[in-house]
Amino acid sequence: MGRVDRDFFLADAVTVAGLLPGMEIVIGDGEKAGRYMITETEAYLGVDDRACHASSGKTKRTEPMYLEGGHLYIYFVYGMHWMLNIVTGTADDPQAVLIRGVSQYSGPGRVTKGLGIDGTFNREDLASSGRIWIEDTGFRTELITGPRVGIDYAGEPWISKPWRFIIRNEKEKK
DNA sequence: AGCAAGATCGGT
DNA sequence: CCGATCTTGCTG
Repeated sequence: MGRVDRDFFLADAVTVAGLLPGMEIVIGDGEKAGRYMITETEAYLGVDDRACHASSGKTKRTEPMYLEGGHLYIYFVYGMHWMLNIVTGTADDPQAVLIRGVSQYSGPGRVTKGLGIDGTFNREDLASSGRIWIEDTGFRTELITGPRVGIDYAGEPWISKPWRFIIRNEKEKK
């Protein structure tokens, strides 16, 4: 209960992605300060996972994924959307969990827009940051799993891995 | 230096 | 289904 510490993020991405739904992202200060319950996540499992950016090696963009679990990996896609990812596992083991939805916002691009998250949050540490962290309120509910979205380029078997996790009640949302 | 594609979204 | 919009990473 309460603020989640470093240990939680040291597990692998699939484990963390399955535990995050129901927990809350807390924005400490600023215009968007508040609590947002996570409703949807996806796991990206490291160098072997062709859908994971780290599968093509360490680059300037993917470098934050090589930090210790608990740091944020933020990147910009399609010329307009910031993606919010939480790094998991130990240092130099590039895995991450994409936050695809919170209670008020569905879709990874809308989440960052809604919470005011941009490139300035890249590499932020959820275990020590004063402006963003995760809290476990004890809420637990049934999850729906399914294949990840928008990764057709990855090919099998990655394309079929059931590494998307959604709170059941949120399924009908788009 | 140039180019193709992207962990998306909203409108048609 | 298509266009917006721009960074990244690969090719040459």
